[in-house]
Amino acid sequence: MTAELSDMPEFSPRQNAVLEQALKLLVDGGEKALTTSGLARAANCSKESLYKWFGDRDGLLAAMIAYQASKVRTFERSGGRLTADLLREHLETFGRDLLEVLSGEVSLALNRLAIGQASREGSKLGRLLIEHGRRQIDRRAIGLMEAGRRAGLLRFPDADSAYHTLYGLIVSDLHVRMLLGENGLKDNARQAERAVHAFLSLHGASQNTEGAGRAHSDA
Amino acid sequence: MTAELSDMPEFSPRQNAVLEQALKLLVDGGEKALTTSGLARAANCSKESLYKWFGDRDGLLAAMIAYQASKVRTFERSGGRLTADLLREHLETFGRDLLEVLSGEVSLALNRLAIGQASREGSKLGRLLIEHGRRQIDRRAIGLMEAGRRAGLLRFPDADSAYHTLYGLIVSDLHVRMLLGENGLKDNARQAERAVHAFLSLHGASQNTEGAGRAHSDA
DNA sequence: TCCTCGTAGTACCGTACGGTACGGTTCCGT
DNA sequence: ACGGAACCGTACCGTACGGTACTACGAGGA
Repeated sequence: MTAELSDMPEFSPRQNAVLEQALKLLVDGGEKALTTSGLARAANCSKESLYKWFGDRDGLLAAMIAYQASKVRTFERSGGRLTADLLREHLETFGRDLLEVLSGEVSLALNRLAIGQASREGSKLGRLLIEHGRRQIDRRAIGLMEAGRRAGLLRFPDADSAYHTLYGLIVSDLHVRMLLGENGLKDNARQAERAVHAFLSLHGASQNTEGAGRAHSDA
Repeated sequence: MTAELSDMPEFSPRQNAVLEQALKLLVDGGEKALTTSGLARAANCSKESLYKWFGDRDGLLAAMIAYQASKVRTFERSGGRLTADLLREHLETFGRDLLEVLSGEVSLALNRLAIGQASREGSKLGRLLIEHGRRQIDRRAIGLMEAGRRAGLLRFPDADSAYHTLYGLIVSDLHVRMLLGENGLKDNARQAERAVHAFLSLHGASQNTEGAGRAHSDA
């Protein structure tokens, strides 16, 4: 685990403060507002220091992604025994957290930034964002999947595929819509409940809770 | 129906050719490659004509979206009687078409463009893209939903919600990943089959095909 | 005290873009 | 044949950005 963390270069406190300002500028005004001059002015540093620390503008953007990823820490599943209700609760918590993260302003701004850069061939920002930003939450979900299967609560042939099913049920096209500027949901928890209900109808081991065709009966 | 089409300004053949070139430039080199000078050079027109026709650069981008939307035409469901197999086939065809559209280069480029502009407050591109690009395919899917319900083949309390469920099952996080630069699926048809299978397990009226908890058994 | 290192602040350069202006040309109606 | 509208090609302007160079200044060490 420490080996994984060592491959991302850590920055000095001063540099972290500068990166924090950079994220703030990006969130407030979009990519166009994030200029080297503007960042130097806002962070009370010199452009020369920026180029010394981060190489060039792309290096700065990559550093911002790495820095933001280093801030997001997700909790591992507690090691206790897993019941059906506990699994459902963990899944719903995961769904709420996922929606919360995806609708966060910093996340949206960084995704917009990476997507805007994605057309360029040599851009590694998209890859970086997927690797750093998603790996944590993906591992947490897949861990949950396999724990559920080991406990006899879930049935699926492929944990990865099952996770993508859960992801789609939770997020649907919401992420893209928010990236395009639409507002998020009013109630993330409700969406998470619906998604987990459907997911358990598909992959839950016990169908005795409700009929499979009666999903969303509470709507 | 004609009233809906009349609100989008149609362009002359010459202007359509220019917009086609603009899309080509955008797909090839991203937003940065789409400059007024470059477009004028590539399309053998003058910058003055561009500004006369489209007002300013944002008008050009909006015109590109409208033009592309005018090219995409989706088929309505044929009026014949709906059986379970026919519904499944229509749903799978919809899924394949949806994946095909979303993974298209022009679609990805326009989405990247609109997302890049989405941070600016006054940008209507995201709204435009959702309205023009999605309305057609959304209507087709929701029509399919309600036809299925009328035929007693589907059960759901809310067609819109059911459609979003189907959408999530089909697309999952694929759209965002492709926007970030990842490659699409190898087999869209297989993904559509899986998604429709799961969707019918959730909302299909006849659960006798297979047990609800045994989805994806063929994987 | 003096030297060195790191950094802030600023001035500067080359480039590229959006947008405008203008001369020359083609095409159409009369 | 004439006149005007539309349009192409190009030159031009103001601006703003990425990146570099240079000076000033404060901290720490010999």
